[in-house]
Amino acid sequence: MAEIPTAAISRLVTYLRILEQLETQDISRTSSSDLAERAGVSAFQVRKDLAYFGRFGTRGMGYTVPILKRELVRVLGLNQTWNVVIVGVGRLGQAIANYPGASDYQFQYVGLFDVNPALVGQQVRGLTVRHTDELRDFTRHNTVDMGFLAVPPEHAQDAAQALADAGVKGILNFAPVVIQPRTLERGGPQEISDEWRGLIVENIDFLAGMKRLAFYILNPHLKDAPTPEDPA
Amino acid sequence: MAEIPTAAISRLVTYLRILEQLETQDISRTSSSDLAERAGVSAFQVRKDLAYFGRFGTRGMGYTVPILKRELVRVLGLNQTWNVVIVGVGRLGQAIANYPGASDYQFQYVGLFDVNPALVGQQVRGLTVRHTDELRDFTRHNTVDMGFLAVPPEHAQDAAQALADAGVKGILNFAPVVIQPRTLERGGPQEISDEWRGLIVENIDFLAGMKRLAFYILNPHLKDAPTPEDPA
DNA sequence: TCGTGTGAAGTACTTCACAGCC
DNA sequence: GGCTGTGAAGTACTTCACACGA
Repeated sequence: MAEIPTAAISRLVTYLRILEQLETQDISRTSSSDLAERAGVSAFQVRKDLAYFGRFGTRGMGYTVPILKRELVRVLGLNQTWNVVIVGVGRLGQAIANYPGASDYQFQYVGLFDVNPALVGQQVRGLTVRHTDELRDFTRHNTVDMGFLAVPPEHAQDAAQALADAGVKGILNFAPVVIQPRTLERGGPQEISDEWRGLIVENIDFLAGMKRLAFYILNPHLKDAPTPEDPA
Repeated sequence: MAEIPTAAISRLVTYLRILEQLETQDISRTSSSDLAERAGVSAFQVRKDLAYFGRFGTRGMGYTVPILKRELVRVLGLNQTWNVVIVGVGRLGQAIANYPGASDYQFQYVGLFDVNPALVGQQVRGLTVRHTDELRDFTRHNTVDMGFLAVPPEHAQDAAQALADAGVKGILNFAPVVIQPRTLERGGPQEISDEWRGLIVENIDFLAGMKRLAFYILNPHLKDAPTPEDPA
């Protein structure tokens, strides 16, 4: 189904980050093997990943940092504004809201929501925290592209439904829960509810990360090589 | 190289979480198709993932929740204590330290480290924050299995090196940086430095997650199906 | 009969080798 | 000469179909 591997997209994000770093160091040229080393993958992989989206280099020369950076920004859709709401403004939600780097690519936090009365009305990062019940109404008057979900696990599904109802196009879910699209079962096979159609969910689960880490510490041979070889 | 897919391990963690949830609901039996639906994967996948590690079910009956849970806990290495230090005790580090659920499986935070003088000496979650320079000495007197890295990106590589020098077996890296093992190049091909040999690095990168989300919102057809079908 | 466990088939991803162009 | 771009080969993962045991 996926003509471009999901893993390739993750790597593209890494290449972009490396290019930004090179730019701050006033390095204007790079190559697939240089990028490969910095990203911890093979040079073949770098060239193949880039080839999914175009031809950005010059044979015999390599890549020009600002050009490749510009192209990756375009490919990833980071040359446009993304309006974001955060649902759940506890410690994690606030850490996310204040984490530097989000605004580098026009990710703008436009609304913060929580059910905790102690938080509603407070100022966080220049925004007033609103009650989650106001989310739907808020999106009628404001453009919202994506929602970050940082509520406790037991409220994650309901909060995700609220975001879907509010019409966001994507959810970045930090809760250790599998978000389920609502299904309608009128007789026939299960059909996904309208508000979920085409909605993208991406998960960031650090509890899962620590459990994977535990597993791989005990079974290091099962971990794919950390830094694959470059070609001869 | 990997005889067990990395993705399978992530799914096992998800199955385990589902089993815990079933247990709290006093549901004592399940099946590959039930788990599949809750995890958002196919029932084939569930059976194959479990088969990598053993035969935990009963033909014609399915799985017994507490038994399968116990087996997954054992497989993932969660029936032992894991002593964790956190390097970087800013907003993100504190959110991690206080996130509920880590202690469910004997993950114990034994030390917190930062370079910020305003934080050193403070109490966070019952622990006194120490200066990162003390990390090496700390591990001489205390068992430390893994380190969580929540420092700003520009300090991530150095902090990772400090964790490696301190002898941790794994690093959970929250910084948007590719951690590089130190290499010695005495004449021959690059060789990985001793302290990095066998050290596992797992990344949790939420900035990357938001960029991937942006990409998939613009290119939804490239996202692998959210909830694959069950078998007939 | 039902649902697991598993070799075999199919698909997706990665690695390779080299043609092509600077 | 050097490094990119890319079809082809190889490998890894997923899906399938059915044998097996309760």
